[in-house]
Amino acid sequence: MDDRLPELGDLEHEVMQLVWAHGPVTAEIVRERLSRRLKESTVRTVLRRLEEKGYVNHTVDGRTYVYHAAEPRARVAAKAVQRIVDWFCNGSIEEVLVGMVDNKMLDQQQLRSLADQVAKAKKARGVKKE
Amino acid sequence: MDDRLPELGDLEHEVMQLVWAHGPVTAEIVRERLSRRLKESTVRTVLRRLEEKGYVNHTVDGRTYVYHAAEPRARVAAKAVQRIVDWFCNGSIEEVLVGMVDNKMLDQQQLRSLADQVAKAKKARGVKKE
DNA sequence: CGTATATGCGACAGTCTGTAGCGTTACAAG
DNA sequence: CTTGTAACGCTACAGACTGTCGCATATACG
Repeated sequence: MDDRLPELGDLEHEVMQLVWAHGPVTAEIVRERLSRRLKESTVRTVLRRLEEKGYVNHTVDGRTYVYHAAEPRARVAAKAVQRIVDWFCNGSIEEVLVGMVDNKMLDQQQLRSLADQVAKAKKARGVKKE
Repeated sequence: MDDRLPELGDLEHEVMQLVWAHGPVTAEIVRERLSRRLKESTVRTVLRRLEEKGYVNHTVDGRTYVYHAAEPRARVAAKAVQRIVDWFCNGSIEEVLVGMVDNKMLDQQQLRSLADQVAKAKKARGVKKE
């Protein structure tokens, strides 16, 4: 549940974006929608490696592999952030967020609205989660 | 002002932690405090590469190089986070933070206290910033 | 001027990523 | 049943990045 996903290269990342945005895909679909024009085998290799890394799963439809994102984008992003926080461990999440505000990537108004948003979402989904 | 710092390897990261925690250091100091026992040349190479990457600067004291962190840890961490957010761009910071809450890395109470903390810090420093 | 010390440079192996070619297998038509 | 074709995985290979050093160089000091 707390697996550290390996980092991704540019192409791998582009493929993941596709999977997340487009939903379940086949190697062909990915190939078509990709920015650069690559050979099928290239795309398959990337997909396979992505699966090894735990980013996607595949199911078989006839004799075609259909790849699904193993985890939603937001969660992966969150884990990546978590990882950064761990690396700079004595730098708690608070410290990092304060740094973001400092860097003007985020202002306190956003933070506040965020807190509300989260509280609302949690309530809406019911408290069964915890 | 918005330079994207390259990512770091394990050793490089350990060295940076030292620099941030210990303050200005010489290759010798780093070598002594490092977990693994390495040759001087190894440490120097790492330090040099760290400088090329923009993580540290050096000044000369006599014939000894003294390395200083080029940017505070919190800022670097914040940039790293920024980078993640960019990568998952349609995933705004909000989305990521919500993901963190979802993953129980952060709860809304923390968020709220954080917002206050930030507001306070800002006020304390004067409002000239904005 | 010779010795010790602090530096940088160049090198090499191991790993990760982008990119493919090729051999294999299974379904479908002849 | 045989064969063509589509979908797969495996293996490879070059280019970057990283961990680790050995070695040539420069410079203060006695």
